[in-house]
Amino acid sequence: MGRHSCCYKQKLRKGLWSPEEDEKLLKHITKYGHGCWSSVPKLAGLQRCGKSCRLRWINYLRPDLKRGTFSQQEENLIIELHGILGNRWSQIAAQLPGRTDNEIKNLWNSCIKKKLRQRGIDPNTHKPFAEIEGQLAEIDSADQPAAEPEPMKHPVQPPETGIPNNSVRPANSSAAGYFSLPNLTYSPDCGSNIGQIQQFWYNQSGKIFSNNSNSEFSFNSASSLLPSVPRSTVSTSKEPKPLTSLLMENSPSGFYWETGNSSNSSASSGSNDPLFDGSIFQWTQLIPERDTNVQLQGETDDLKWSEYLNGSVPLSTELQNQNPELCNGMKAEQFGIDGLGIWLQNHQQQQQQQQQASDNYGKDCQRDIIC
DNA sequence: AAATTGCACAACCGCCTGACT
DNA sequence: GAGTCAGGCGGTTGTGCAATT
Repeated sequence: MGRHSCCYKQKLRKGLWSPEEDEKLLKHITKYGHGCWSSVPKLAGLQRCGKSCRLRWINYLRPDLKRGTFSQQEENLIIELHGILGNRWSQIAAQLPGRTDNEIKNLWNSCIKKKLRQRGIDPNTHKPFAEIEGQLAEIDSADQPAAEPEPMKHPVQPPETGIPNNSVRPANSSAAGYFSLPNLTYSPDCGSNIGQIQQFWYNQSGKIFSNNSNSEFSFNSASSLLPSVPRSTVSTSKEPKPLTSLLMENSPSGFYWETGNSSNSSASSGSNDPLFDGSIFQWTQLIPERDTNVQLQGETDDLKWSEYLNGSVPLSTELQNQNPELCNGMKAEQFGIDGLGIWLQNHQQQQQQQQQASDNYGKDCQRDIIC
């Protein structure tokens, strides 16, 4: 496996591609397209297997590739998407036009992972190490086997979906059901949440909505934001698809996104799931208390999400810039049921408001100090 | 100057899935 | 249904280069 049968039939070159090989492949595909990859090397006069040609084209020769280093905005977007999608590099790459899954994967493994660890954040779970340790301590004190870590500290459990557990894969298997969005939406600035803490809410039916925007989005399994998406369903697609369409296309029954006014979002609280007791969870309840305190105290803290999600460009603006296919080009009605798109838009609004609040709070702090 | 180390990137490997026979 | 092939994905390894010792 791995290497196709063609690779064994003849002596094929391996290793780095020479400029001559690149030129041959580029010329061939530019002129004829790739068609069947297995026939490309023969037609292009290359001693490579089709798989190798495909990879070289996708990762290096494709004309629409964006070369160069990743911008901070791109990094932030990758972190956010990784929190949602996990190691689904191809899906993450689909949201970053001009970037390949390989490129993103390399960036993650070589750079972003390290940055997150330096900031005390587990790159697998997107969760502060301190909290993970706390959970482990709880487990130890409860004399639980270490092999079965408590999936969540916060009272957010996936509502009953009727979908077998094994059909819904958490974005991060190691997260064991931890829902990373709270971290992702964690207020980036000192004190910015004061006065408008409830930026996002989560309720028992899996709805998330913002109280400063008129939208919400829903899913029926909080611990697994995405439904299990058969890889083939995605990977065999001829065209790279925006995440949003994948979400819609691959939603199992009962998995839905919807829009609506947050004022009536409580209608979604009709679930009888005893786990949730008909209540709405305040979004900040999902945020580690420690971080909240730090935030309120305005202390410098390496664990603050703001320092890696420094948000110089709000996410959805970025997304719109990066992927007009996702934002601008999307039909209104499609976007209307596209919860992620809405969430991204809300995220932008939220960041702007938080920035404003942060500025105001900073001024207040200064005034207090002076007083 | 030579050896070592660390990093970023490119490429390969192993596996999965769908299409086809 | 079983076998084969091709396309695709994620994990891992290899390579080249710069910085450091």
